Amino acid sequence: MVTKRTAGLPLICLVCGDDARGINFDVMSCMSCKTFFRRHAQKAVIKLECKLDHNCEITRRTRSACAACRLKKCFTLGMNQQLLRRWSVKCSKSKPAQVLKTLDRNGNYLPKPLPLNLLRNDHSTLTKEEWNLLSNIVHTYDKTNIIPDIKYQLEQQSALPPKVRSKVSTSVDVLKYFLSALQPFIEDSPYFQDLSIDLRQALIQHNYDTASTMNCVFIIREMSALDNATFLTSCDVVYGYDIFKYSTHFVSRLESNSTLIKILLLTLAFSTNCSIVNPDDPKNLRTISNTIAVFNIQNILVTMFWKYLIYQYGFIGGVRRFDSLIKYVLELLHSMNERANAQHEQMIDTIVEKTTRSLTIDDQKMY
Amino acid sequence: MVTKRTAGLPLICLVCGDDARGINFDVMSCMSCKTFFRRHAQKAVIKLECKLDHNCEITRRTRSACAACRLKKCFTLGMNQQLLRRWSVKCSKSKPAQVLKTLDRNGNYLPKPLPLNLLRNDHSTLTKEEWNLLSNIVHTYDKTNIIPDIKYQLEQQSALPPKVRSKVSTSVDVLKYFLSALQPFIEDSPYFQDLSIDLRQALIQHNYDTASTMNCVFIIREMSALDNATFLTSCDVVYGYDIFKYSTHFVSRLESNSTLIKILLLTLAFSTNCSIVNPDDPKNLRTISNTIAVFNIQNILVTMFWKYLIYQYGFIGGVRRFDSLIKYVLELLHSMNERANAQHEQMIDTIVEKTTRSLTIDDQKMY
DNA sequence: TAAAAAGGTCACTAGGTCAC
DNA sequence: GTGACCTAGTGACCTTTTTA
Ligand SMILES: [Zn+2]
Ligand SMILES: [Zn+2]
Ligand SMILES: [Zn+2]
Ligand SMILES: [Zn+2]
Repeated sequence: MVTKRTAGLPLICLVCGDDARGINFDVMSCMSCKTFFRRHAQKAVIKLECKLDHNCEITRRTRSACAACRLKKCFTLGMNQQLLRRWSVKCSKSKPAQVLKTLDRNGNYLPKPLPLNLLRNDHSTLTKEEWNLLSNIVHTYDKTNIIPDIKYQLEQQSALPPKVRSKVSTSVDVLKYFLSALQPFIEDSPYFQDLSIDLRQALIQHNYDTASTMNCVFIIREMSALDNATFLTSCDVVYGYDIFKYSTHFVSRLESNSTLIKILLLTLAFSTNCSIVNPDDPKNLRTISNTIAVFNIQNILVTMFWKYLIYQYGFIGGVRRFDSLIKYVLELLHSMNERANAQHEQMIDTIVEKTTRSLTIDDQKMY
Repeated sequence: MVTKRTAGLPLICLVCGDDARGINFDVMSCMSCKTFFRRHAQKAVIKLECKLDHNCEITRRTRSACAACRLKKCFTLGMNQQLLRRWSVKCSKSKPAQVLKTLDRNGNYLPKPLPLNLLRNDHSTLTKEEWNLLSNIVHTYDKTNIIPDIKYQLEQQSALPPKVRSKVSTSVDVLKYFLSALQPFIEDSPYFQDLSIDLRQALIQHNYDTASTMNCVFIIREMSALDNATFLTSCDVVYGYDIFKYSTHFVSRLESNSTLIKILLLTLAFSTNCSIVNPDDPKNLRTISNTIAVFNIQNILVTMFWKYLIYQYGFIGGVRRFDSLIKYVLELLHSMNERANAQHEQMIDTIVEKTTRSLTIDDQKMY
């Protein structure tokens, strides 16, 4: 017997607090928020600009006042765009005009936390600080999100005649671009800058491979990269002919709630033991493990993660999701280990080294 | 089958009598009154000052003569500011400059009734006296309204460093201020001063808790107090951690028409049986019940209340509103009883005692 | 095949505009 | 500042598709 998805969930819209009749686009929500999401999810945030500070409260009364913040809350709570029937259509024909970057690169929100008043009409156990943290993580990810860039570049390349293509950008460059995507997210994330330079470097060296690989799976899903010939070719060149099978396997099983993935990625980045692929320099491992600061951050992240899961899916549902997420990461780690690949390691090493160096430079600038 | 909001309502603007095309801001109104309200509702009455006696008649012809009285009539008829999309915006950033008090404290209207010529272009069954009564009640409430004061004070406190805050004003003080808000309204209200000193004291003792609690819910909604950290902290301290959930529940379900609430509050204050929370002194109960004066006042208020409801919402709509209002009060009473709280009782007792004493003193002064 | 969750429709109404 | 007119967003209700 399979429990219903709605079992144990209160019939209250997580977005605005109005009465809900069921789950829409993966989130318990009312009819109006359902319709709202359907209408605006595709239009890209570019059209919707908040006239205030991007933290309007969303309640039954105020929900129609700021479409930008409402849509943002929908996404943050895990509403899943891919459940729109039009999604597959529009996605394969992505238009450069759909670029979200213009908004996102107005980096004027960060580094200060962006609360996005999630606390209202609240029946969860998340504290205000935890909501802020969640909102901040999601915002940092989106701000540093390179999908629009990648899409644009891939399309530019596809437009070129095949022979010229490979010259413009090698396969390695394409993949390196994917693999570097996580770096600015980690660097701009809450807590990361508070750590000592040594710790930051150690965390990057220790966790970047795993976290970044997972991030690649996420990016591939979000932009339907497996539909793109240029991308597939690059993968074939670097990872071998059967990479498509593996990729499809992991992409299709990836957690659907993007917010959960973003939190998980950061949690992996602050982890002490998420890598079995690269034998680490034992010195670094010790550095991390012995540091109470990292331990505290892990605690904060995981606590928030759990509360969010239970808020969103109820206890049983939350436990299930957590369980399958952990299994997923372990399977990914296993697969990375099995398919260990020199070119991949090389790319990761380059990125890690570059990041480490830039951290050092940043650190020196401060004095 | 749900009846339309407009069903059974004549297409006549309740404000000026012009042709109406539908409901705007919760009130059947014409285009011009709709636009007028949108333009002026936010500007606060402070800017609009009547050059006459604050009782200009508002008709199709005269509506543009006195903006102050027109706006006042809009509000009195139940036009709902919260339906302005900008409302949530301005509300979250309340400015002390927005104080309405300056006008309201020009106590030169009262104690005489302020008619605000509501009788014109009238298709209702309310008599002239009933319109006067309604207008007078609303005016008395607004005159004694402490929201601007509270807002200002809470903002002052939030600006202070946390440690100083608690010294300036304890949680109990904040809440006591909320709970005392109703007292001047009742005392200045029509009919109250006409009663004997014993009756007045008995009514306060008997009904203050219920009426004042409901008034608090109203105030909380009107000033979005649940967004205010200082206020929330005070509530937590006195009422326990889960008060937020309860408050949200009651605030979100509260009748949206402020005028109805004001009438209801006064009706509760003149009630003989609105309390199940505090076991009352049987002597007082007897005093009230046996007095024909209170019974008459109840009758007058309830009759006016009903006629207003039917005028505003039609028969079916009026019955529904009345029904849900009664259910609301009963649920509030039930909840107050369930969550009986020593500190709350203490505060109410203090206020009631103080009021009773001041009534005695006022009474003695008169001789 | 029934429930769940997607899309579609249309009356309603808030906001903007421009002549006055 | 006012008000006739227009536009576009909203959400209650309905239909179609998917899923178990
Ligand atoms: Zn909603
Ligand atoms: Zn906003
Ligand atoms: Zn009118
Ligand atoms: Zn006037």
